[in-house]
Amino acid sequence: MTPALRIDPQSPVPLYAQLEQAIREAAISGRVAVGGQLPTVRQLAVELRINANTVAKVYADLERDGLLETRRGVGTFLAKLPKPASKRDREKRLAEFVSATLADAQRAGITLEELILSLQSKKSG
Amino acid sequence: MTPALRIDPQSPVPLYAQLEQAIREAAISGRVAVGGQLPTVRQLAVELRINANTVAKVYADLERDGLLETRRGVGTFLAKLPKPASKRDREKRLAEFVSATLADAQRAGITLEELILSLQSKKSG
DNA sequence: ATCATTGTACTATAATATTAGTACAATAGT
DNA sequence: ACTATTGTACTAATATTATAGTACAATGAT
Repeated sequence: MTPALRIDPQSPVPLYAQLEQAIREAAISGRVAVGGQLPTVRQLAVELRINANTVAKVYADLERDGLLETRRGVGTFLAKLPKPASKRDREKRLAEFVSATLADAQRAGITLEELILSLQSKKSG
Repeated sequence: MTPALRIDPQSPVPLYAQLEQAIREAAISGRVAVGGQLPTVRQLAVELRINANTVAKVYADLERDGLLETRRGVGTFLAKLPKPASKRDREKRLAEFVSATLADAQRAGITLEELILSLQSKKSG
């Protein structure tokens, strides 16, 4: 049932950057199949409550990148799988994720200890 | 040697947001001790090759947040980390936080294993 | 041929982010 | 008192991001 692409209007990260990342992740995770259709520009704009121009620009960027293929009057489709992230990229992404998580935790007043314990409990049971 | 705060001018993430996160991260990791001094506004601006206004605004934001304390003519220092709330609130917040983190991790293609290991490495070193 | 749907292109406007530059206020050291 | 250093407060200008609205071009179906 392919959960919708999601962006956070509160984030300082520009909407176009969030959407671009979300689409890449959807492609990687297989939530959108190769050859599969993405929401139309207007559909997605309504759904995400952002401007159609913003969606269109993201689609254009990703097509320039080769990830998407657009057929006028028809729609936008996933052209290929993004090249699997290299080990280095994965590590970088993990590091960034952990950094962000730690910052968030600090803001929420959650200690590293607590966080680790809670995550470990998710692992076992 | 306290590695410098780092930001990426190429990233779509606004500089102020990157810097804010970098400082939070430095505080959490202990690279800046509680009570320790941060670089001066002008120093950091030169070092990161960004405008002093941008640094000043970040410092001001973080002071409003209670993370930093500024003494005019002296410098900016890491204040005490905010005090935790009640146990019940903490537990609820932790549960919500973990839930959100797991969702984010999955979206980013990060496994629970990886996340736990990485967090544990932050604890020791 | 007509029509609805799709991506695309364009103008205009506003909000946000960033920079440059100047000046002022508080503090510490001399 | 003087001076250097610090954070702070402005103005002004530019770039980036996002919106609203309109129009056009290509496609597929009727």
